[in-house]
Order: sequence, then structure tokens, then C-alpha cells
Amino acid sequence: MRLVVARCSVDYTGRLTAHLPLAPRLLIVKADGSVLVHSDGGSYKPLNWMTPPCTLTTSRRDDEEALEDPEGEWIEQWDVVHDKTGDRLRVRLVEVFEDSSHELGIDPGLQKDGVEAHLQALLAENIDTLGEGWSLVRREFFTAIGPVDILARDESGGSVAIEIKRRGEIDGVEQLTRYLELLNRDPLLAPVRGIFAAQAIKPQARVLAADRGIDCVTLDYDALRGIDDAESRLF
Amino acid sequence: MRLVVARCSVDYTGRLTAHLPLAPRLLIVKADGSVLVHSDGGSYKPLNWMTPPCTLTTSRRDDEEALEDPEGEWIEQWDVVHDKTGDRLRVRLVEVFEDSSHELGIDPGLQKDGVEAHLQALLAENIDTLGEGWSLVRREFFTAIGPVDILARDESGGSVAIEIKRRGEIDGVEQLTRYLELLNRDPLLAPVRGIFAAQAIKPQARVLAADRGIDCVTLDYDALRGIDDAESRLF
DNA sequence: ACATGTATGTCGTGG
DNA sequence: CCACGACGTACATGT
Repeated sequence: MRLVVARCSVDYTGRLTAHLPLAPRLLIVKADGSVLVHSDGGSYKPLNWMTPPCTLTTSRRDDEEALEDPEGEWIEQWDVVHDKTGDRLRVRLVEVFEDSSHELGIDPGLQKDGVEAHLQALLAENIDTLGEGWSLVRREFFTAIGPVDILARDESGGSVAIEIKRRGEIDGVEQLTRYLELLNRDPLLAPVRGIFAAQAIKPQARVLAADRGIDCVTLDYDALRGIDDAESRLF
Repeated sequence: MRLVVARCSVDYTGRLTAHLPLAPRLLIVKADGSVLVHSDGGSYKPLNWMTPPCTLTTSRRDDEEALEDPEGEWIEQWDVVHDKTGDRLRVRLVEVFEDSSHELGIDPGLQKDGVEAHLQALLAENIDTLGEGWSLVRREFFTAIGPVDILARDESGGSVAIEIKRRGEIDGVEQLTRYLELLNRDPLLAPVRGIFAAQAIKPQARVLAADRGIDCVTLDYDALRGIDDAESRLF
């Protein structure tokens, strides 16, 4: 990883064209050749960047040459070209304040907990919180247009398709609607009810779900985890 | 902006919990207090981060204290707490390879060109590329559920709602469908046809659009721009 | 402040 | 390799 702090201008040409006027910025060149251009604010997202796989070539001008050129007084130029899309990033460095390199090695990676996958697992294990006598058929029930999060049977043996979201918004209801349309064409399953389950459901999503005959359920992550813990203590 | 390269471990607790085991990484502290944790690959997105507004407090341990503690041999700890959500990021530094600071100032900002807004303006100005005798009614025609990109009239005076996307995918068709449902309830406008316009349209989106009776049009950005240039030269 | 739609989204997963 | 869905999505814009 190479870290450069420099006064520079940046141009990007690819899915769009963009230009950054001359100013001091942080430039990061990663081991895979990818480049990030960061300002001292507006975090997370770089002002400009190039994703791997890409190729970086650098060229220099000596001071005299730079001084002669009235247009751009840059002393070093980076040309980064994306290997597949041909997107281009050009960085022109005018004044370099820092330039250092470090060997970091490959990162062991992030361990996550508490995302949708986890919610799904918890609800699948505690499917009877939706109703007494309910049973799990499958998690990630595959259809031609994508996986249904949970397929279950209610107390009377009827099929229920459950879509789980951390946040319940309108496109989640659309997604479940598409699944229900498809599932209800299968005579072995039909009729299939829909349940839209989320930690919080927006009013618009609720209205749309009601209009489509889909039930809404709010999930309490901590409560589900609590049930799960309580159950595992029995063993 | 402070740049630190260090062997560190990171823990995040907030919308989820996440842990990064001890490894060498780049830590960036921006002027607004936000923190980014980057590895030497997998670009653009930090492994972990804290967005502003947030507060960073640092604490140190002297070497003896660190050596006595068999658990964690960290010598410096950063606690970053988000001012509004209470999300927490904790970084424990074990070995520091670099620690530098720079004053960058406020960035003049990015100039963009070629996104959806531009496509919309170009198509609005050249609405007759969709058919002879077509006319523009409004750009950003406002409805209760959001703005329709372009509302136009075809050669026979019929209403046409146009949804524009850079890339035509399934959710764009869903969006247009919702608009059409609503617009067709307005007796002054109905019947309203739909056109899904994009630089490239995915097969699935095409199929769904056909199923909904929506026409697809691919837009040639350069051609539209060319027409526009040619027209402006007439004045 | 909240809601909505876009993104050079990025990133994983499964076919 | 492509398609799809999740994301601590982030981010700008309009009310």
C-alpha cells in the first residue's frame, strides 16, 4: 500500500466523466493496483477511485519541462485503466507532501453478526412464534425468479411464503408479490399466503401489503435471540 | 487528516456487530472526526468505519501495563461513538508503523457529467426521437407516489409516461408500473401508455415490461448529445 | 428532519 | 460469467 498526500487534479472517464480541480488530497494505491482519492471530509466514499482489476502507469516530468508548460504544472501523472471496462482515471500531481509505502499482507477479514441471514435463521428456528402448530418447510426455497426466504405451513397445512427484511419497505412487498404469483401457479403448493416480516415496516409498505393480501409481522431480534438462548439452555 | 498504519484489532457495535482480528491496516482520521479502516485490497469500501458526526477519544497504556495484561497487548485504544445513533467503533493498536498528519483544507468538490439527469434533459429536448409529432408535457411530472421522469403526448395526443434509467433493470419497470396504475386512474390523462427508456435494458426487464404492456426504448447517449449539438449550432 | 430515488454503488451467493 | 438481493448500503435532493 502506497500513501501519497499531494496537491493534485483528477479526471475520470468511464460510466460518467468527472473532474476534480487542483487541491491537496490523499491518494491510496492498494496492492491490487486499485486507487482511492480521498478528501479530508465526507467519509467512507472516495471522491474518485478505480476498482481492481486495473493497471497503473506513472510518468514523470522534470522541473524544467513542467515550468515550460503553462497549462499544467504537474510533475507526475498516474494513468489507471480498468482492465475490463476500459474506465480511466488520471491523476496529476503538482506538489507531493508525503509518499510512503507499507506491506500490510492479506487481511483476515471481517466477522459479522446480526444481518438478515441471522434474522432468517432465528425465525426459521422459531417459526411457531407466527402461530401455534406452524412448521418450517424450507429456508431459501428456490424458484425460477429467486429464493423465497422461508416456506412454511400454517396450523391447517396451508403454504405460507415469508419474505424477511431488516427494514420493511415497498420493494420487499413487490418482491414477495412476484414470488407469490409464481408459487400460486404450482398446484402442489397453491394456495400460498404471504407474510412480510421485518424489524420495522414502513407505512407505505404496510398499505401495499394489505392491498395485496399480504400479512405483516414485525420481528423482535432480541426477543427471538432470547427464545433461542432459552431453548439452547434446555439441552 | 491523520494517517496511521498499525497492527490493530477493530470492533463495531451498532446496526450489527462486527470484529476484525489483529492485522496490519491503514487507519484514517478525517478532519470531521470520522474514521476509516482500510486493508490493502478490496477497494473503495473500508473494512470498518464511522461516519460523522462522531466523537473520537483515545487512551494509551504504557508498555509495562500492556505487558502485564495477558489478554490484549494493545498500547493505544480509539473509541469512536456516533453522536446520533450511538454506534461504536473501537480500535486497539498494537504496533504503529506510521503516524502522520496533514492539513488538506476543504475540497472544491467533484464535477460530474453524464448521469440520469442529463439523459432525461437530452431526451426531453429531443422527445421527437420517440416518434414524429410527439411533444413534451412535463419533465418530473409530480404524482402522489413520486415524479414521473417525462410525461409526453404521442402523435395522436395520447398520454405517455416515460421512465428513464441509465441501466434498465426490473425495479425500474416496477416503478413505472406503479406510476401507470396511478396515472390511469386520472380520467383527464387516461389512457396512459408507458415507455421504459435506458441506455441498456436487461432481458428480464424487457420480459416484465412486455408482460405489463410497456414499450422499451434504448437510448444512445452520444447520438442524443450529437442531435443536441447539431440543433444548438443552428442558433 | 424525513422520505425518496440514484449510484462509477460494492459485495456475496447461487446458477 | 451473469443475475439477483443485501448492505452498518452512502448520498443527493426535495418536501
